[in-house]
Amino acid sequence: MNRIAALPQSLTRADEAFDCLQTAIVKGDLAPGEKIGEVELCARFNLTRGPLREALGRLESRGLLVRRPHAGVKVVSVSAEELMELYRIREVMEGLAARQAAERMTDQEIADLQATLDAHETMIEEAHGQAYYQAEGDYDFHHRIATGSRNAKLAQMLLGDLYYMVRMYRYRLSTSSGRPHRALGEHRRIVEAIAQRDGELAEFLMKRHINAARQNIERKITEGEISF
Amino acid sequence: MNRIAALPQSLTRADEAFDCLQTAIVKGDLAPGEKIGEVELCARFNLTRGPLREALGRLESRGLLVRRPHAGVKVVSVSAEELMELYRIREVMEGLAARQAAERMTDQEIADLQATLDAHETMIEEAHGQAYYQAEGDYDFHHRIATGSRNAKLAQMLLGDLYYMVRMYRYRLSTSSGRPHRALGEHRRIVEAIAQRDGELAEFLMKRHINAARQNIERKITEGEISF
DNA sequence: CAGGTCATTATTGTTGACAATAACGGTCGT
DNA sequence: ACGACCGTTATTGTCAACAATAATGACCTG
Repeated sequence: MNRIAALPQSLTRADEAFDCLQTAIVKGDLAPGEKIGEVELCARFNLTRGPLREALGRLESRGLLVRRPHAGVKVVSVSAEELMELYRIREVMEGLAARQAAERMTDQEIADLQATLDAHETMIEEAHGQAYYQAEGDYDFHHRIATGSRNAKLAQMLLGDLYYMVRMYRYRLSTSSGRPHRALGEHRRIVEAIAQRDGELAEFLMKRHINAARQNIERKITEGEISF
Repeated sequence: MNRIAALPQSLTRADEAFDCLQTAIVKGDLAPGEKIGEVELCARFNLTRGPLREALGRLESRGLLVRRPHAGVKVVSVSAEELMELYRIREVMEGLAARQAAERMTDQEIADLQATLDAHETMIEEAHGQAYYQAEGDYDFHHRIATGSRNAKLAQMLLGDLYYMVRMYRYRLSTSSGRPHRALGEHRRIVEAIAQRDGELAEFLMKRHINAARQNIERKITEGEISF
């Protein structure tokens, strides 16, 4: 009986390398613009150049790395304007995700989503200004909406492409003081719309939510609270 | 004087392999679902397994290939429903592209765009039912809008991810008899809105245009004109 | 002294061979 | 005869050495 047993543990080295590199880039261990050599990376992650190169190719294809032939690779550095553009893309794509989620999520999934919001609320109260939990909670929320859309490609593009680039800046972009509570309220209203199976409303609210987040960051940039 | 001279010709073998594989998949030379061995691919494109594997990784990361460890790679096969989902993503993303294009394209670019529409019109008249030119012209049109949005990531996602998957089916999806003319008319109205710098209208028209294309395909599928 | 040219050198790109894993076919047992 | 188990085999994953290219520094020249 060869049960589907499946996939969990058949990690190839290239996959490991890909994950390691990706998290390293997102967490900022590899600074944007930093020129990094292949051999140095090999030593750092204890693997050979073969799998590493494969992972590098994947990262480049996803836009987290830029690679000029014979000149090495460097972590992509996205300007403030480009970050704003990312949020504009998120706005329309997550709006679509919210609409489809309202139409397709199971009742159980919606209940779970509401439960996570409760958890986020307690996390925010306990955190008291520490924005870290809010960032994680926010990620969790949007992650569930994306998968709940039942649109495989949409989820892949959001989770696999956009979020990683946004998260690169989440780690140094502490959300402003009052924003976590406001964001949580916006999340609740979106889930409410989903629970009522009101796709149009869910889309509208999600777009406004992300637009608000974008404007929040834009304001901080113009106020010089953030360095690019 | 080392002019920026630049990029055109520094193609690495992995890049070649990537392009070859991609076009082969899009043109249907590699049938969806077909299980293909690495060595066979090497012989087919005259290269070694190193660069090939690198290209394979990139293709997998873009969703054109699926690869199970130690089990080989196979071309992704997208169902009718998934194709519809792709069009829903296109709808919102290209809507955004059209809006930003209306705000950001130069007058010269708009003039060029109008000129290409004229060229498409003559092509359609000359083609007389041959849908091939329409498909190419349509691709050209959407390509220009995407780049005209001045949103690098948006253009990358549209041109690098979505279009290739859609084009996989363009080659066997001949557009219906009257559709080319209708599509051209829709294109003209979109460009008109862009020329008037009316972003909202351009977005609305583009979304409606893609929605119409989606419904057109959906109808053909339900009518059984198409095999999946 | 400044600018350019050339050789050096380090890094990347590529290749072929080696090892590990999973699929496949045959055999055995029930 | 059907099902499960096991050995074989082919394919994939990995590795280390080779070759080619571009960046770096010194040297020469105007």
